[in-house]
Amino acid sequence: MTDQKKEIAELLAGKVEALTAEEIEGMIEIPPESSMGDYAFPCFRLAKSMRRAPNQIAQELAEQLRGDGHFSDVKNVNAYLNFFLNREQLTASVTEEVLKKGAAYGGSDLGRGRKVIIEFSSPNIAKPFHIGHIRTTVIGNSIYKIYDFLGYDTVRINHLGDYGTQFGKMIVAYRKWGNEEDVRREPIKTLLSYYVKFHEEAEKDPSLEDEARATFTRLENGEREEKELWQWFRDESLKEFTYVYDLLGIEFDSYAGESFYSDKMDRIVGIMEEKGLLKESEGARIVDLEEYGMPPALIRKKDGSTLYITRDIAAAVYRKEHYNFDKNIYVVASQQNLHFQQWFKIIELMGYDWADQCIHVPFGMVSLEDGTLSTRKGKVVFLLDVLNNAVEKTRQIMTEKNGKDADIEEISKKVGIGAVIFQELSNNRIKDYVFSWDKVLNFEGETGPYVQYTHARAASVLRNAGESAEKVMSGEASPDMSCVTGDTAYELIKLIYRFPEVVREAAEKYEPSVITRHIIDIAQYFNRFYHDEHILVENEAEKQAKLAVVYAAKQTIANGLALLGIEAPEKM
RNA sequence: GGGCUCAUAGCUCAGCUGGAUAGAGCAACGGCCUUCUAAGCCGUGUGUCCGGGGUUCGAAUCCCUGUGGGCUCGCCA
Repeated sequence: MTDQKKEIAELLAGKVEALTAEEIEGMIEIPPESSMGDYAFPCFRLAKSMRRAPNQIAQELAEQLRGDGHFSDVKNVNAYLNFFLNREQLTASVTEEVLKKGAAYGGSDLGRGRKVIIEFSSPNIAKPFHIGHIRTTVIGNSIYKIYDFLGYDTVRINHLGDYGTQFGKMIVAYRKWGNEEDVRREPIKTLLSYYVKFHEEAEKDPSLEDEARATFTRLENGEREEKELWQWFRDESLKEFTYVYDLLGIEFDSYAGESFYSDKMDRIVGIMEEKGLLKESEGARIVDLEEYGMPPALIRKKDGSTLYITRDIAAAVYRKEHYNFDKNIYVVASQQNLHFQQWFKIIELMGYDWADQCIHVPFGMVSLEDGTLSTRKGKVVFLLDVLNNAVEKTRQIMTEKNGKDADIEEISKKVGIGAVIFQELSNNRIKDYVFSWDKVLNFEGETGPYVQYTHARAASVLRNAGESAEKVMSGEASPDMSCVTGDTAYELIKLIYRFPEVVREAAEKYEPSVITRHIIDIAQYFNRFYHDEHILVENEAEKQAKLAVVYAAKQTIANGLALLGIEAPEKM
């Protein structure tokens, strides 16, 4: 499939001396109305070097390019040079390309031989998985899918929050008020209740905090009793997390969490000492970052134990040595912007030239209608409840519409969970939002179910077409694409054509919503096409040509959904 | 107070590496199921693009400044 933008740029570069083909390519845009053309080039910037009015330049270029056979037409509107592609050719090459590549359409080997680490999800052990965790989990998974699709060698890391003072608190609470049976029966809920109780009691008796810190230090020193308790909490929690990940269809390559680095910290602190980065302050060891406009970073507490930032630095060094990454991505809330800026700077100061390969991908906050989420206060919405409700709602809708269907369970799961994921990935990740049941359970308009429904609809047409569709999909028939003439079909084809570019943009920006938006557009144009034109017509040639378009749309939607981590059901 | 970040239609948001009349969805109202899935399609309208300067042939987009919200600023993660 030829790159139309590049082709236009190269042709223009031959006529225009002031700009290179690459510069021109960057300036090519899509006209606001498709009736104005498929691509446009504004000529304002040529006015100076060519010493003529931009309108005149556009007119001259249009005349020169019109006759050379590359385009069905080239026109100028004032200073804009508008290109009309050969519709039949583009339609044929797009449908052919999708047919040839199938589930791989939109992907590439752009990243071959390059390693990308994506750290995401990273829940805290012994705390429930709530809607506050969904963002990193789902955004991270999608970024993984996108990079994988572009041929990168990927490593998914779940940097479990399985260490730190909170475990000191948990252990103290368990010893004081805990009960083994309760924990076995309902691990996370029970452990959470201990955690909440700890904070209530600590308000009355602040010495509990010191006790918790001391207990964590014993854990960090490898004391047997503490370690056994910790291991038990961790195992039980992980079982519950795995259940949620299975529902979401998410896997990890590594669960090396914070505890994994507990024996790797001394070396890191040693390097910092050697480089003279550390200094004493109020009994703690810190890195002074004042000259970089940042507050100091605490590396070691006055009691000698380490902090979050120390572990992140140790983890990054380990990952560089162990994986030799080209990119090390962290999908972590924007609340932690400063934290990442600080430690990226510290590894640079430590002399690691790969500091700029570490990338923080931040996202905005989720809050509830009545304020912020708080695990300690028990103010949470559990992700599991959200998923279950969405699946249940789908089941209801399906029962109303289709009566009993053998696949109802499976499809409700795909659609309900897909709805939640899609919702999460439909806006720019940096935006804060307020969780709303109405919104996640809305299945109309720009939603996951809408896109999945469109996919199922296309699948249904292909099924109904029987042999004609099989011939098209197997490549046995090579449809005459001049039979597809409508404007809507052509708009749809152009969107499908642009899909690979959209995938690359999503990767560059670490922004899955770019894909979400694009497949909504594809679904909208498909539905218009479906409505405006009868597909399964008598005329076999026209039918096959239209089926090729249907197939291309269906496959592209499926590929887009897959990149979001959402399944595309054949029936709904 | 310092830093980061967000502000576009009644609501939720796209557009932001400058380009042609600023777009969707939801909500409201009206129309379309004897024909390929109505979770759909079509129509009706709303904008001081937060305010003020500046750069430019051209600014929602870039720069400066102000306002309002969110996050964050040493012993949590």
